[in-house]
Amino acid sequence: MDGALLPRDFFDGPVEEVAPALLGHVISHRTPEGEVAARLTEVEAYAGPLDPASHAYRGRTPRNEVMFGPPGHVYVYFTYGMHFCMNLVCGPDGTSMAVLLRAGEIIEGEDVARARRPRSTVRDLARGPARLCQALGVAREQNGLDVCVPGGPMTVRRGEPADPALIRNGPRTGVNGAKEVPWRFWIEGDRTVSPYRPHVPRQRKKITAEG
DNA sequence: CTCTAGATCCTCT
DNA sequence: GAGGATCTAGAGA
Repeated sequence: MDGALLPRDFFDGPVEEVAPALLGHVISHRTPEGEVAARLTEVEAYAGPLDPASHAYRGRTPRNEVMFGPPGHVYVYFTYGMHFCMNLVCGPDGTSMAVLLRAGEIIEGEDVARARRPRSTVRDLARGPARLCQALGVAREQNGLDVCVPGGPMTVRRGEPADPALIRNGPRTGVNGAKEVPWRFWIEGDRTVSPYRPHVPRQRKKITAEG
């Protein structure tokens, strides 16, 4: 049924199956400023302790705590000193799988999203994981929210499903471990899918050889 | 479109 | 201390 919330069972499975199944569905977040909703067009799967690219690879820490809990909750993390990214926790309680939400199309609350990202074109409002969080108003305070609560501030509802023939997969963006694992999923031809960028280690300062 | 570089601070080793 | 599941501006094609 279109518009119904995705049940918790939806998230309680292998990430590499849940991730592509999320494409086309709609995440929405309500704040005092208003409600913003995005149709998901790009996601990535992270498999927990066996996955070198996962934040859970080295076990449980204060930061990744939520990933080890029950499915259907949001794992938000802070990165690069200024950005937030959001995941949906998958798999049974006690495991640490998650799907990174990488991009979407704003289908509701565009005015609110534009106010949050005034320099962005409409196409770029949620084109990238940190942009998506900014457009939805997601930050540290949203870490741990349950998206399976009807009437709650953050929900995932059934949208117009992505055409299975248009779903593509390939290597994950910007990760340093397990580069070959093709667990990035997107809707081919959708203009809101982010451009692929390989991982580039950044150097802190200019290396001065002599003075 | 491509490429380059800077911003900025939290987290884990 | 090192580096990161990124974004933006600016320059050039």
